[in-house]
Amino acid sequence: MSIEERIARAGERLTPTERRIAETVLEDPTQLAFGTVSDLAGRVPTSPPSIVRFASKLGFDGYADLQRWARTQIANQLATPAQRIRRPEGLQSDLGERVQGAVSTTLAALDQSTLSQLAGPLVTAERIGILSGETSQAGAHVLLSGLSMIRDGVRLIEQHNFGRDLNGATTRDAVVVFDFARYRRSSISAARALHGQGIPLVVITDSPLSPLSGLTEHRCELEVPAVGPFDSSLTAVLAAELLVLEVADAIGPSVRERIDRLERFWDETGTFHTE
Amino acid sequence: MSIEERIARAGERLTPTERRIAETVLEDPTQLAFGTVSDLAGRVPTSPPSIVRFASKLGFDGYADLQRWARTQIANQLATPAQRIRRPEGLQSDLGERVQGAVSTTLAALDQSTLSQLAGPLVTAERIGILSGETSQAGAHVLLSGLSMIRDGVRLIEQHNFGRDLNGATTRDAVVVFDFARYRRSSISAARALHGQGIPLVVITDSPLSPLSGLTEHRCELEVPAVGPFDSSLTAVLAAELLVLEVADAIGPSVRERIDRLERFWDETGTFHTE
DNA sequence: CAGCCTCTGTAACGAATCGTACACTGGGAA
DNA sequence: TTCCCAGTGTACGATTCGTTACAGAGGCTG
Repeated sequence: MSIEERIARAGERLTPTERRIAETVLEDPTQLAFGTVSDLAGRVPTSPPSIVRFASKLGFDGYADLQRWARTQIANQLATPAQRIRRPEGLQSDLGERVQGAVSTTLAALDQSTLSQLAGPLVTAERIGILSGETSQAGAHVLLSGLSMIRDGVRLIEQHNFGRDLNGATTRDAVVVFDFARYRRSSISAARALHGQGIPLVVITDSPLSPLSGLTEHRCELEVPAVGPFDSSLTAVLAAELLVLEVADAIGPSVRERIDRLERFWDETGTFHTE
Repeated sequence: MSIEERIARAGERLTPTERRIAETVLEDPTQLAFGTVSDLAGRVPTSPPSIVRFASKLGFDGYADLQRWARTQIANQLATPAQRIRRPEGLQSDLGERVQGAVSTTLAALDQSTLSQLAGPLVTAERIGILSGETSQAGAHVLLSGLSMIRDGVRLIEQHNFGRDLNGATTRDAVVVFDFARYRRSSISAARALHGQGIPLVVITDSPLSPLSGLTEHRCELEVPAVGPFDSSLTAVLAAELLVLEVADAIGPSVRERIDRLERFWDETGTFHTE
């Protein structure tokens, strides 16, 4: 039952002052969830006791009760589908829901503004390095192969070659770091060093508490579901693919030509199977 | 700036207790907007002053200030058209739905019987080769790293080494082939040759009409959604992860020991970042 | 006009709030 | 070992909260 419904039900029984309160509440229902009695009274305007009486007439046990109810309403409205899926079930069927929940959470986290924030450095950078931990290797590979299709200068940086591969990096380059809990020591220290040198970082991790999160604003946090005893790389892959798409859009039409050239190459070398 | 951003910016400066507070807050941000200091402290659990110090460290002037800010955030989120979880309009509006559809289709396709059918050869095989096309490389990588964690003798077979890598294959081995439209000529011919030699194949492809499908009963077909101009490897990765899980279950408790050994190794070599 | 009832605001009170001062604990440095 | 300090919880005060008691205003009825 919505707040409108509750007010409508009280209907004719409302006094003039209470009616003014109702109008104010309908205008901005958040006032009900956040504001104090005095706040509301000041805004209507009226006196605090009238607010309390208004709450009582709506069937609540005082203003506190009304406010509790309003807050749960808002909380439900805000709950993401992933949180709403919180239905405990068997082990196996539950896995499917967790995976789907993680995917939808990831899609929600990577909205347009976040994506363009992430893509920014990758559009203009002279060279791009990709650095990954354990469960994120798949994401790194997808990003590598995707970005390579649409621009030059993209490299995967292997752990045992950090020194060599990152040595010549400049502030005109950019480095993408994938890493999820438990965070790889080597990735963290490399990222910190790069950050110290002022090299733009793009970070894809799993929590704002990640040791990587403080290093850059070009950053997103994904939910990483567990598949059995292992962490899934599904969301990292999804993020990588969306990022490639975003970078391709940002670069513009020249991408199309580049892909066409690749297609011709494949065609001439007979890469694909034909009936 | 979101609450995640604020927390990330505080980053490393957070003490252990404050980190626990951050986790609780991230789990349910509405607690911040609605709850009192005592509520939060009770839920973390910690003491009220730690909550206040947490707020200060995030750059607010006490908890009251933090809460004011959190409320405006929520108010803004509610002001715009509700359910902004949907991705922004435009060309990609249905991208999210397509991805989610493909994931659920894949989950449905990989039911218990299909999974065990796929896993069978990978449990008993002496050696396992993994062979992949273009959009399926990520799936192949995931399968490689996953299977390597739970058993020996798993290799990725590179296209330019087909001859060398597949030369010694016997009927006691098994080869997993990933390939989706457009099918790689080299993958197809290699798979056919292996089939001719009686080597067990496990095929992950996108259609019963695939040139690979006729080669084996250990086979599944996945839906491959398009993300922009590129084919997504998301479902291939999901299939690989489920397959790893199934093989691990089939192998039994020895997997646990193997993983424990790996954990100890990581531990002793200090692979992971610690506070 | 008198009486009464509804409606509304002022005043006061107990409960709960946040913020701060202070004491305790545990681990690292000298 | 001793010292020190960051980290944390307990105790307490100032403030603000929601609620209730009470009095005044206004209008309808008889």
